[in-house]
Amino acid sequence: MKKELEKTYDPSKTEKETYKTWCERGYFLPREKSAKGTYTIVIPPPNVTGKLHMGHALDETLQDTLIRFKRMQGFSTLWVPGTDHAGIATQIKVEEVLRKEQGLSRYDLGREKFTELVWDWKRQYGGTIINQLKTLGASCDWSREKFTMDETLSAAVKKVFVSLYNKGLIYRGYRIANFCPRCATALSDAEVEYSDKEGSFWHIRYPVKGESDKYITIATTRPETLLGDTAVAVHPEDERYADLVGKTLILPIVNREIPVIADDYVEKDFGTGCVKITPCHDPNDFEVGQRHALPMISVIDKNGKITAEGGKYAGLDRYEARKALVADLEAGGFLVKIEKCSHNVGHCCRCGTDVEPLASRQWFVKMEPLAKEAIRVVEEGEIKFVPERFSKIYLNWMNGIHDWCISRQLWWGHRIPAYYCDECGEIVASETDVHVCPKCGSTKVRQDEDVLDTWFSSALWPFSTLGWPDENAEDLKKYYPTNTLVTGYDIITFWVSRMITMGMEHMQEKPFSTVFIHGLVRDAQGRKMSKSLGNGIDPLDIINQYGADALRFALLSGNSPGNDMRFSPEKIESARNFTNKIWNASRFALMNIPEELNDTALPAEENLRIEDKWILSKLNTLTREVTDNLEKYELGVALAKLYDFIWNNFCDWYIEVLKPRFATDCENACRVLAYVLRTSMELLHPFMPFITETIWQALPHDGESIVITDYPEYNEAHSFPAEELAMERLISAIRAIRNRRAEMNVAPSKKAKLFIVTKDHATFNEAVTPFFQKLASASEVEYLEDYHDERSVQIVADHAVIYIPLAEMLDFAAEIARLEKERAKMISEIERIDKKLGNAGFVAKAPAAVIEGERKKREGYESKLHAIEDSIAKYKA
RNA sequence: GGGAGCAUAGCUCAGCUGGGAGAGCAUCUGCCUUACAAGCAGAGGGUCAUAGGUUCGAGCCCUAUUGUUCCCACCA
Repeated sequence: MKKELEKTYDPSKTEKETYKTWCERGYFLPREKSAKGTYTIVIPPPNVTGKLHMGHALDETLQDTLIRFKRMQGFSTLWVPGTDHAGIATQIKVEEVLRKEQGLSRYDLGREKFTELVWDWKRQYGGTIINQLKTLGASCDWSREKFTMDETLSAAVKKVFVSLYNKGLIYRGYRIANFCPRCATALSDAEVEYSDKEGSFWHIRYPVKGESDKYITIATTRPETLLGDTAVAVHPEDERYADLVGKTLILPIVNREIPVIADDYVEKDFGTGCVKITPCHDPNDFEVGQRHALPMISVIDKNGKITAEGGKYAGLDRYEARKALVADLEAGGFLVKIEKCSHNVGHCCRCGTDVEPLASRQWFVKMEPLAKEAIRVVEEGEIKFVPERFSKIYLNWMNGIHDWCISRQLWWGHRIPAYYCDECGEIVASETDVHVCPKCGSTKVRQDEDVLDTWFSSALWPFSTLGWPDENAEDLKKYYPTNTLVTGYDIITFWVSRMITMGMEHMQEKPFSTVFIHGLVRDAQGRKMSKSLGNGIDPLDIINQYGADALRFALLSGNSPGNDMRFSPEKIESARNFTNKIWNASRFALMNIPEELNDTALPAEENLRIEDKWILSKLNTLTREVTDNLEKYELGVALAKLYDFIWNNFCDWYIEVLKPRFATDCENACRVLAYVLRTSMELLHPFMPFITETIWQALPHDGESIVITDYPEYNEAHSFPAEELAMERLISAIRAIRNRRAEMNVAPSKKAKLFIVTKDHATFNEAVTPFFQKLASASEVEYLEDYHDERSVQIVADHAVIYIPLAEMLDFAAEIARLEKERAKMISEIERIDKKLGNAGFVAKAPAAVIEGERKKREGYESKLHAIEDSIAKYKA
């Protein structure tokens, strides 16, 4: 059984092999049957174009930790991996390649050939990110890997579209939608990001028709849209302009006649109080236009160029047109002034280009009726957000929901399953191709050119990956609804809200019961990691250099749900140091554990010593707490406790105290040592899967892998409060001795005899002499009921006074001063507690345990005080 | 304009339903002590942003203020 570990831990050597073995043995497949039931996690599918970044790494680590924990607990766990076709992002990428390599645009190839090219590209590079997930240790069921454009998932998309269309919940409307001129497609509201930008306010005068000296001055940040103006609006109660309402203006340069209208959309106190109305290029103007039946003149196209309606400016880019038009306005005397101002400009979230609001025909999902159920399940607690506060963000968004623009003018994606008859104008939505108009029988039928928003298919992910629309699919029946969704707060609106909406509508049941939200990973300065800043840290570099376990530790420790975290080199180094510590401790353990020892039994209780019971009891408590923290999604807290136990209890004290026993009581010591180390590895495995497996395999163990072994459980038989207390007393005594020696600059190599005066013989006795010899530089130890030597250093510890005969180093005055100081401290502590206990309110209202705790503390201080006073008296005598 | 978060040691952050302030890193001192110098032992360092309030008791709950970050909406 016994296996030696290499001197230094090299994760790059073992992690890949270990992962391969896990996959080959099918550990990540859900169990056939489990008394505990099923546990499913919904993975946010990364973009096929993507490369693993820190955000993914955090996301995947959290999920993997949860699913490994549940798997070890015995649940039939399922984690379905997959990727998202990411419409715009992927199309842009392939278009770039096409342009660079062949100098062609997608139009040169045509729709069919182009999409075929994207598929080729996907086949070639789409696996990249999936493989990267594996290096992190993600324990997904790879046999179930999905892609949003797989046949079954596409079938789900069609079915949902048709169903919603037939219910009247998907409609085609002529609306203002934000366009990205670079991507040449409409965007949904959620895909537009706003930021403040320095701009100008152009004040332009519009002459009143037939009154040569009269004019109205409007102020605009977008003068080029003047070309599409079809009115000027003022507030109905604005006396300044009351007489002008109903009159006609001459649009400068264009010379079109436009009316002055009154609409309370206008704010009197903003700008000049007059607003030019461009119904085709501004959402508010669009509505004003509808109310007043104004003509619609589209002057900017989806590429951001001026249309033929723009007269002499036609064909110019919108910003060039602005320059030219402003120059012309100035030349014509229409420009009153230019004011500097900053205003909020929308950008495409994919490429950053300024968006252009354009009126066009798009497909929308009518969200309000769908939102009702999605709001209810969160309000009624059927779906819980962790942390809770994110439910507010969700509800906020859902309660003010806008219709969702789902059409995109792209070629890569799910083509909208709507068909138009050119003969009779009939529109049908169908899951299968339509060649003949069902109404008039004409064959002049064509499918909509647009594709659906990427998030449309993502919204179906929790059930489409389980086999829907086949309602009898086994996975669907077994695993829906799923348990947990882990994701960043940045896509609550994009994705979480839509999955809940679609789940309620098509499954009549929530897609998951818990939404576990994490924050963003930022750089050491707190900035977002981004390509343009060049401050991104590549998780793969970290894995190569330090190992996946270290990366996972760095991401999980000190991270609390929903909060952003900073990632710095110090953090990863500290994580690496921890793996190194574990490795060395294990190496040491394995050096001592005899080869014959290959069962996992603990010694009989009568063979357990105080330190054994102490560590077992500590480990037992740890087990309970870590399990509890994991259940509550407090992964960072759980990991901190494991770190503390392994380093500060197990390594620093237990192993140290055990060393002398390897010569005298080897078997018993090693059985406990192996048990504690193995159990620690099991507790730690969900967080750091690789190193724990390697060590677990090297130790005596039952079963074939830590991955599928049972997660440790609290065991009442391992609770030893008396020994815990005694061991804490010994530790504090040893610390006190070290402390005094350090203060007095006694070299650690200088051994000295100890006289321990105590009444607590259960704790302080010959059995623990090796502790003091090993850890407190003691040569020998004598235990006494009474003793005094005024030439000794005196240390008042918990339930013991320790004398060290180091006469030559002693400064009596200093010793007395030190003891006086300690005495004063004890007195003030006692006073503090007396004050508390003397407070009638406290005694009456505080819980009994708290009061009892205070009384116990007081007793301790009291006895320590007596010992100190005794020492002082003896020194002085 | 609406909403949410954050403010705790020099730095980065934990701190669960209120019961005497914690970790990692950094700093200082001393150590090759039968795994580990990526280590061991010891030490210093905090009016828990400010002001009120609730409570026997507040880092934690309530109110206000200041600073800061983010989300949503958006006035041309």
